[in-house]
Amino acid sequence: MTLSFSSFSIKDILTGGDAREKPGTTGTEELCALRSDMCAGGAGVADLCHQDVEPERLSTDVSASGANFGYETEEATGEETEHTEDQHPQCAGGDKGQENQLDAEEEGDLHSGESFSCSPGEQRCRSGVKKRSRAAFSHAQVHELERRFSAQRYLSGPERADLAGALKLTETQVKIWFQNRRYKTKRRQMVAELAACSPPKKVAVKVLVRDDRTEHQQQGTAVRIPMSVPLYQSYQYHPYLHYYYQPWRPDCMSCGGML
DNA sequence: CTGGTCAATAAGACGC
DNA sequence: GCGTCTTATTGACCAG
Repeated sequence: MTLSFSSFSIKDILTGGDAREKPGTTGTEELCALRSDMCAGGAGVADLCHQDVEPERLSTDVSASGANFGYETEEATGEETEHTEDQHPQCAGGDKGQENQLDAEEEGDLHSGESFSCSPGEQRCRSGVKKRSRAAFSHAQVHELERRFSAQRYLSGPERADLAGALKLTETQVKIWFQNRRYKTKRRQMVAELAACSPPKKVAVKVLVRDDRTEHQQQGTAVRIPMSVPLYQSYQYHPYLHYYYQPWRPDCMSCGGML
């Protein structure tokens, strides 16, 4: 909303002022090296998309069928497709619906325009209120998005289109992902800076003494409370992200590995 | 006007 | 069940 923030502004990036956070490309290069290790020899994006499939979060996976992206592609916020409400795939109802759809697709019964039978709690899409469905990107997709984000936080239109095509996502999904990622990074950085800037709390402690020292002297003593509580726990849903760290913020490694 | 951003929030998914 | 993270939506604002 406001343009008061500094470290993430486009100006900073274009002018290289973001070097504080992104010292060169070492981080990215390390990420690439790691990725190469992870992906068995520098697999490209397309290759990435065909591996590292997480079975339990299959909704957006670039799965072996290779054609099961209709849901994600069509689901995006209507920018690329214009669904009538009857056609809206979100009527399928969340991940369960996605699974059902995947099953249906495997059976060659893809919803070709016919309306879905929404569950009672998910019929709102018919009444004009779109039912949100939350896609879960695959590891490979998030991996590549993170890698790209580590290299550049803003994508141009063609870059976004390329990345979206490579990851079999919609441009809207890529755009939103980057948007959320920037916001998340900013929030975390603000919290981290807040914690870092605040000096260790001094708490005056009254000590009961029996000797003849005055209480006034004892009040002068202070106990330093260490900031031992991590700001963020490590990524529990995407443990592979531990391989990442933000190249522009290496000092945040101590804040949970991903700030 | 269109399309982008940030900021806030809702909602799904998961770990404890 | 709660907390956290992730994805999507919404609204305000800005630039071309």
